Amino acid sequence: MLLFVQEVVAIARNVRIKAARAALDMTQKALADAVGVSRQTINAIEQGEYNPTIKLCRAICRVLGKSLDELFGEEE
Amino acid sequence: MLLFVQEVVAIARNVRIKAARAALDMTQKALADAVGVSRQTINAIEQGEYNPTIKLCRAICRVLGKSLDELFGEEE
DNA sequence: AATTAATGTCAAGTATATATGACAAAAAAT
DNA sequence: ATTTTTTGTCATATATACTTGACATTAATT
Repeated sequence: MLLFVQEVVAIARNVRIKAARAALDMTQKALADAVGVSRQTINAIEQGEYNPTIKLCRAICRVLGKSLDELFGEEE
Repeated sequence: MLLFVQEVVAIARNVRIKAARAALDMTQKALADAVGVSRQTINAIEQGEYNPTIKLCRAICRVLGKSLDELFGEEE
């Protein structure tokens, strides 16, 4: 019997961004505008659907006042 | 008179990766293999020619034993 | 000095991050 | 209870991260 192990594509949902956003009372749209991407992009990142660019990560950190390690570091 | 301000595309050359690599006596090829990308990709990142994915940044950090902030945080 | 290894760079292709528009569901405000 | 705002999600399109192969140049080895 052959088994195929499918690569798990799911990236962890990033609840840290959501929390940091909430702390500043910012909507996804507001964050999106502040960093210059579409709302869907922010949503997808929070849903863990993709794998943003370091440049975008930096912009998000700048706006949310957090470090890369805080928002995007490996989950323990 | 009309002036056009061209977007500056240059990303800072990342000498921090080069240094961390040197500290472990790793070649670009060795790092590339360890993180599963091509040698040209590592070279391009060090030359500041693009804008890697957070996933790749994390992999590089893991291999080089550095944090995201140390290798990819905003320059001062 | 000659050979080998490591790096920088180019061109052409593929995979995927991000954009835009649209709509439904959930949450918040009235 | 209704309306409005926010969020989740889909489909199609575009920009760009990353690949592969190739070659020249620089740095190490012998």
